[in-house]
Amino acid sequence: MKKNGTVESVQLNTKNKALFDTALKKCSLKATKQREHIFSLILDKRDHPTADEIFTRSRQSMPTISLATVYNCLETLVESGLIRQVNFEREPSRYCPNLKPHAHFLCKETGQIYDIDLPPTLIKQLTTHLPENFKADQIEINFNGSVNLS
Amino acid sequence: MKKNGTVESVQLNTKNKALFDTALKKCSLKATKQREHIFSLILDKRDHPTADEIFTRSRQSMPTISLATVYNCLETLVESGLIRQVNFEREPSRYCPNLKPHAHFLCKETGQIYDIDLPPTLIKQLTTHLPENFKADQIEINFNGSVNLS
DNA sequence: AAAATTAATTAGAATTATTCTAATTACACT
DNA sequence: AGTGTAATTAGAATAATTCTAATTAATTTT
Repeated sequence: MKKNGTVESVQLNTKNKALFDTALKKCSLKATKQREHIFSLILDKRDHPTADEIFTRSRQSMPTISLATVYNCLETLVESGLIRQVNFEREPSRYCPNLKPHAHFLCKETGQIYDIDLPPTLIKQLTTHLPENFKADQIEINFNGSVNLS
Repeated sequence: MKKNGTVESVQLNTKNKALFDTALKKCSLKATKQREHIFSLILDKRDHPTADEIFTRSRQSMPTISLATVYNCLETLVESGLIRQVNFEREPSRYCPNLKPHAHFLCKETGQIYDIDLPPTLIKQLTTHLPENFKADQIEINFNGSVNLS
């Protein structure tokens, strides 16, 4: 919300709009305004929000969107590779626009999630320990601990 | 169930009984027969069962046990370090008695979960990429893919 | 550009794994 | 064996997510 009470318009820049359009087209999915809106919100505030938080945020500027749509959109965005779904223990899923290979760190004190960049070589090294006939599509690396803020 | 219709007794061997007793004592938790029973089941069939599967199995030889107790026991067994909780995506939690450092692999075709042994040095190497003030208590490494059975 | 086709959105109900509640039971320590 | 405290139990409650069926909107075809 801006100072004057109007709602900040949520909009993809040209580069991200192109990314968005091509990613969806590749999966033969439609580029709807709800999907674009949610993608834009996730890019804007990269704090690993839950579906419910995204729902609340999206209603600011798109008051008619429904929670089911938020879930649907998130699913298609994940499917088309534009965002990643992050699961910690049994907590609600969170969503992340960082497409570089990286791990996540959950601070058990604050609940905050941090991206941890990892060299792709290290991640590949993990897969070398799989038996020969195992083909990994995805690796998820999650740290759990505390951050010393002093 | 044995051929003659009687139920197989579920019992810890001496070594595991000692492990069980000391682990619980260390956390000042009581060594109840439900806890022992469930620990025994998980050691016996190391197939990463869900709470519900454990509930079904435990009723074979302990018909009065309740689902809430299964959840409670699993929680205390995890807390005392006797088993690990394994979470894949939003699927029900699974439980694992392998205490060596290892990753998990979920086959998306069969739903089966495999333990993947990893050298402790490699796991430690991951933690070197954390910022200095980050202290990791746990690392979870989950692969997702398919197993070529041919 | 309008019509037709197909997929996406919507509100609300349904589902499901898990947790909570309050009463009963059973450890473990003297 | 008795006592205090923790654990078990059945069932209700919760919460994230998925489903359903009707409406709406994006794309394709005319």
